[in-house]
Amino acid sequence: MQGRSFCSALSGREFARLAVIVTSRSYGARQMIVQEGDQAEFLLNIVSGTVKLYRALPDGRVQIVGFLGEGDFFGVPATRCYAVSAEAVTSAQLCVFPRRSFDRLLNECPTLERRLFELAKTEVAASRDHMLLLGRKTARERVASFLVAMADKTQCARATSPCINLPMARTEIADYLGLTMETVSRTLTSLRNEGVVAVQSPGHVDVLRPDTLRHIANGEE
Amino acid sequence: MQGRSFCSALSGREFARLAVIVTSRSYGARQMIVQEGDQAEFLLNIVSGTVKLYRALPDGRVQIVGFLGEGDFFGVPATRCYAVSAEAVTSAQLCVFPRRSFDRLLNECPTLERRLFELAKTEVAASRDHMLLLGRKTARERVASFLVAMADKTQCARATSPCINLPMARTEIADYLGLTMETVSRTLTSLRNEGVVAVQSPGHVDVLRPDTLRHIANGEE
DNA sequence: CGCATCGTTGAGGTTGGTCAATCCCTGTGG
DNA sequence: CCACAGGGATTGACCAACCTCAACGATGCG
Repeated sequence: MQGRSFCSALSGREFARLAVIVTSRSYGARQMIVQEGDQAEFLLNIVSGTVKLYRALPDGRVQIVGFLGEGDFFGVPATRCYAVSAEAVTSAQLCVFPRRSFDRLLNECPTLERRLFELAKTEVAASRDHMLLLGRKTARERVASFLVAMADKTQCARATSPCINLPMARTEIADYLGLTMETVSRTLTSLRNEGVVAVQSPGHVDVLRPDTLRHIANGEE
Repeated sequence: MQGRSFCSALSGREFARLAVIVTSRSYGARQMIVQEGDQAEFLLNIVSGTVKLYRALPDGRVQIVGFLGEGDFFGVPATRCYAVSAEAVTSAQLCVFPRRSFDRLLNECPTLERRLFELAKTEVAASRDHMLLLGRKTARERVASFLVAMADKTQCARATSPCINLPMARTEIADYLGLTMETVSRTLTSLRNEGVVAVQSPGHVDVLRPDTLRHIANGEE
């Protein structure tokens, strides 16, 4: 999850200037947005919908490195090419900034650069969290961690029984958690049978025992 | 691996100013440097030796998120606390910058901030690489990837038969690759038996067939 | 209604983990 | 010089978590 509402770093004047160079694009579910190795000509900001970032191995194995939602931002590459592919999970609306214009703006607006730096630091921290998950957590702990993270992003997170929206498919959850679809499904079923969560529909999960879920996520059972 | 020689971003005058607030510290092998959750009072730059960054689960499982070497830099946290622990792998010499002074310098020197931003971007890209490794690669591919990465860092990488220096223990390689010590050892043995590498001593590996190793690392066999 | 897609469940296999014995290397002391 | 101890590395036997393959169920759309 890269940072939300980066535009808040801009003054009204800067924002107006930026608006001139911006175009908007719509993507249907599963539509490819950028591909690993493409020239990084654009920076993108998500207006609505969910987008996945992923890396792939030649034989088709996929690792999703993050899901982006409303307000998230991507395409600030270390090199001239994108290092990851991006694909729409749901239908999505994106703001497109030509890279050159954006770079110019960056030079004129140190606040913006600082804000992007903050986002990058948050991203590094999140990546390390995810490395711990991928390298050392069990399937059960991974799924619980995922649900906790998704609950934290949802509006009703503060409620006694948070409800979680899962716009992505089981396969995509699996590719994010380094598991198979079947293992994700089985794990969710067992969490349901234990009364930790309730699965209303594939895309809608209620957390019945948030503390238990959190404990499982942290490997504290 | 966070960025090398960040000091190159500094002008002579800025460097001189920085030098005033810098102190140097020595650490013995396995000595703790900072601990996850500690107040982030210092930024550190490695002068010599190897340092590991890691996150741990309450039951002792460890995921090493990176090894740092000469010139690498760490301690730019997104929050007030360190999100990872750091420990000396070999005996090491570090430069210590008090955070407040460093922040002040940062405000005065946009070049430095830009440089740190670049480092953070590189770090994000490296993290994503490692997520692919942890989430989707086999033990064999992980070990091969690790050897390739270590070879790329070594001086004699350009030689026809690159030699690799491994200052860290097998356990540490395992904690970096999301495996066990035993699996790392077995995998190295099988690569040796196939004539891909030669293991001179635990800390010294020669790559006999670099292309093969690279293919294995990328899952292209 | 029929089809397609996604999700769930089951049976069995494989990779990598666990536990334990042995090896190797280094350092120490007799 | 050798014996010994100790830590890391290697190897082996066994096991379990997760994957694979396959069947079945649910949901949504034309």
